[in-house]
Amino acid sequence: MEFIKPRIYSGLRDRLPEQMNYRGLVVSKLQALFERYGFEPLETPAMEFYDILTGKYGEEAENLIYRLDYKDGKTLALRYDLTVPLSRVIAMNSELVRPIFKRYQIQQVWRGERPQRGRYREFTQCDIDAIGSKSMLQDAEIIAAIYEMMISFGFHQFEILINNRKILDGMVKYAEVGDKLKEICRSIDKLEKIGQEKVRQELAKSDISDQAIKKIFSIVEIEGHHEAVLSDLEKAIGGIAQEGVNELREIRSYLSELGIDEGYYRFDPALARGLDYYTGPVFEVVIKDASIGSVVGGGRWDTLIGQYTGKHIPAVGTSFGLERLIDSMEKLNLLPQITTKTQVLVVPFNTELIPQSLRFLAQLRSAGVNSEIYGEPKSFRQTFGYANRKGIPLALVIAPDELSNGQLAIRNMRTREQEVCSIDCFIDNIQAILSKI
RNA sequence: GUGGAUGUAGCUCAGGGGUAGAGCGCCUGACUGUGGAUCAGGUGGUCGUGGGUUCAAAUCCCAUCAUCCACCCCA
Repeated sequence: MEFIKPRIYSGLRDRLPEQMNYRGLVVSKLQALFERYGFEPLETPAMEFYDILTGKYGEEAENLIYRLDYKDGKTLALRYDLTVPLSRVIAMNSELVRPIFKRYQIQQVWRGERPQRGRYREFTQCDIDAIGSKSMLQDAEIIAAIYEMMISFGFHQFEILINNRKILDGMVKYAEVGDKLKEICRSIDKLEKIGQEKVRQELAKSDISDQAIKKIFSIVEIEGHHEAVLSDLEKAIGGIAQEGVNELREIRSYLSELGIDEGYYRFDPALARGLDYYTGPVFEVVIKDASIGSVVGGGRWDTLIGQYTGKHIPAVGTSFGLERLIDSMEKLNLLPQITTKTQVLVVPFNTELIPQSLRFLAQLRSAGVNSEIYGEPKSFRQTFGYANRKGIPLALVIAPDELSNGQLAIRNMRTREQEVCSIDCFIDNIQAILSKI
């Protein structure tokens, strides 16, 4: 018999039970948070028509789209993100926007990149977006949700970086290199990573004059407290980027009303973001010491929906990278210990006592206590070892001596304390102990 | 897509042309009425896959796949 070697495409992975447990935990927490903010669920198909996705992300990103040519002559593609499919949904169902539509979506996306840790060819995005409002209130709410999510997962060493495409546009106009926006963004985005000298070299390589580089740096290197950054920006390029600065200022005031700790966000004029469809505020979360790239990214995308219908519908949203979130939590030891759902292990002292043990087991289960039986009693070492490894908190020992007195032994696996109680009330006893654990 | 490193037991890794190794885990016993310790014994591997060189390949060569790292980009 000829075997086919079991294998899996590079960058894809199976999600085994342990992993699924963590994912389930994180996803349900995210879902609850999204719903607390008024977002409603949506799913879209994994495949879209190829031309629905093209012309939205930018040339480089577009090269990473998995394209599928099917025999019926249709050209399809695996979705690259959840934002573009959403914009297609809105273009087809504009009645959803009355006057705003807030949706969340947790689904896989595919990108043909070379995989690394925290970078997969299939990964899960958890998106929230608010459609139909150009108010900065929506942007602030998105940032607030990001903040709350990071805190509630136990992250402390993180920063939400915020900038505005309108400020970048202004900067480019100011430096008088209007046609080089993308090259400039790509270089300055790396400022923190590779340092200013290398960024200078890169810019020079892109045929940007020394004078222009100087101007760019005078903007990009602005730093300090929130209001100081904004007023410095205003002084430098207020004339051409006033709107961008005003928007950030408005966001800041909303964030403070929403009670967001201002130590966790920062206005960073060097933040660029790669995707073409952003038009206004952009944001990104970087976890310090996790070295895993950005975990959350987003921004305002006011013109995307209009590309399908010509109807201008503004929108803003963000995307959480589920795998990166979990990888970072694992690295920083923030994942909760996932223990078994079993509450009681029924332990027959010997095989003769199995029938009787089964009756106790059935009683436990009908009382709503999650219970299992260790079926082949050999040694207590083995039996208790099993309970211990699995994290089962209680053992109900059915043994001859106690039984002859009409009693059962309940052992607390953590404290190693064991008590006997009468058969009539062992369920009450167990439930009492469980409620205290 | 470009460059580099790695692939040996369930896990972490050593070995470097001539019988496949350690630690941890797991199983068993000391301990037939009580688990995380200790001690003793045991289980476990086509050395990623395919081909080549050789009397002989886990070892050398080529290819391939996978993982990691940097670039690129991003979640």
